[in-house]
Amino acid sequence: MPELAEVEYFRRQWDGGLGHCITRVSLHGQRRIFRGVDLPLLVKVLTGSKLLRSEARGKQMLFRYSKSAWLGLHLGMTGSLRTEHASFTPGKHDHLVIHQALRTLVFTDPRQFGRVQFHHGKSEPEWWCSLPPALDSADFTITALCAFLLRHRRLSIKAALLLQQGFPGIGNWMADEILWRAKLDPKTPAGELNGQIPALLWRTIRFVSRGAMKHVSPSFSDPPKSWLFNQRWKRDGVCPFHGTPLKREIVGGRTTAWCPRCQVKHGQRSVRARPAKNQPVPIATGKQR
DNA sequence: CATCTTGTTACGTT
DNA sequence: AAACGTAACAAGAT
Repeated sequence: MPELAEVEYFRRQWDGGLGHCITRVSLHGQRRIFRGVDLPLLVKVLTGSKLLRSEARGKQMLFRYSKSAWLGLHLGMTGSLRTEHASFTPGKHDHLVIHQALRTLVFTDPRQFGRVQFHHGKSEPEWWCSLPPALDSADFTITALCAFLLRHRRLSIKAALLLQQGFPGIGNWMADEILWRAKLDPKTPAGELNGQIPALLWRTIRFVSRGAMKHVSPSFSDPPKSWLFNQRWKRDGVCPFHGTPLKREIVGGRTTAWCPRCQVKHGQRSVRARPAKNQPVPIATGKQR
């Protein structure tokens, strides 16, 4: 489920526990969620420590505790965070359960593609420091985008957008939303995007990222009706602009939905008929916030 | 019963 | 040496 904005939503679900001590930690330690974790150390240090703050970067989350404890969480495909009452009893897939006096913080993940990491040290764990620049940061530049596209020039742009090293937080629905708004065929090799296209792609990434954070993060609401998001899961989904049935195909290893009329390869763009005069054109301008 | 899934990663190939 | 394509991971929904 979770991409950029959903991860941010789930991070906030533990906010009620900020400033409060952990009285007990219960976990399903043999699950793959905990691969590589020093469990005895996690339990020993976390118990009695206080949750101080948390942050999300792309799909990664980091929770800072007193006693030099750091908890890294990744939600995988089906992970989620929530808060339960103090007397909550963990269920089958509640792999990490952090008890406080007034509430219980729960990490659930049925498929266990997610991950828990634990770090005991004065400063942030190394893996956190070496994460790529956030999409809304000053370091995510058109130049950096071009360099990344060049490095992966033989990959389809759809597959490239899913690489977290270049686009932290983008997942399957965001990638499709971006390509639809930028009018790019998902199968276009990344290396064929040139001229004004990288700048357009950059603006669209910013627009979709900010839009997702604005619409989804506060309450897990869906984006506006005008977004491809609302069509792409439907069997008979259509382009929000002119109702053309969407195409569905595996691209870059993932199910991809796109509008065959709007989204064409760069080289074919000039040959295609233009949209009717009164049709709105969904180009992100980057001026929105 | 078969097929699908909003994510990564190990592994073999190019 | 990098980049690339694919199977695998696990469980629930349709």
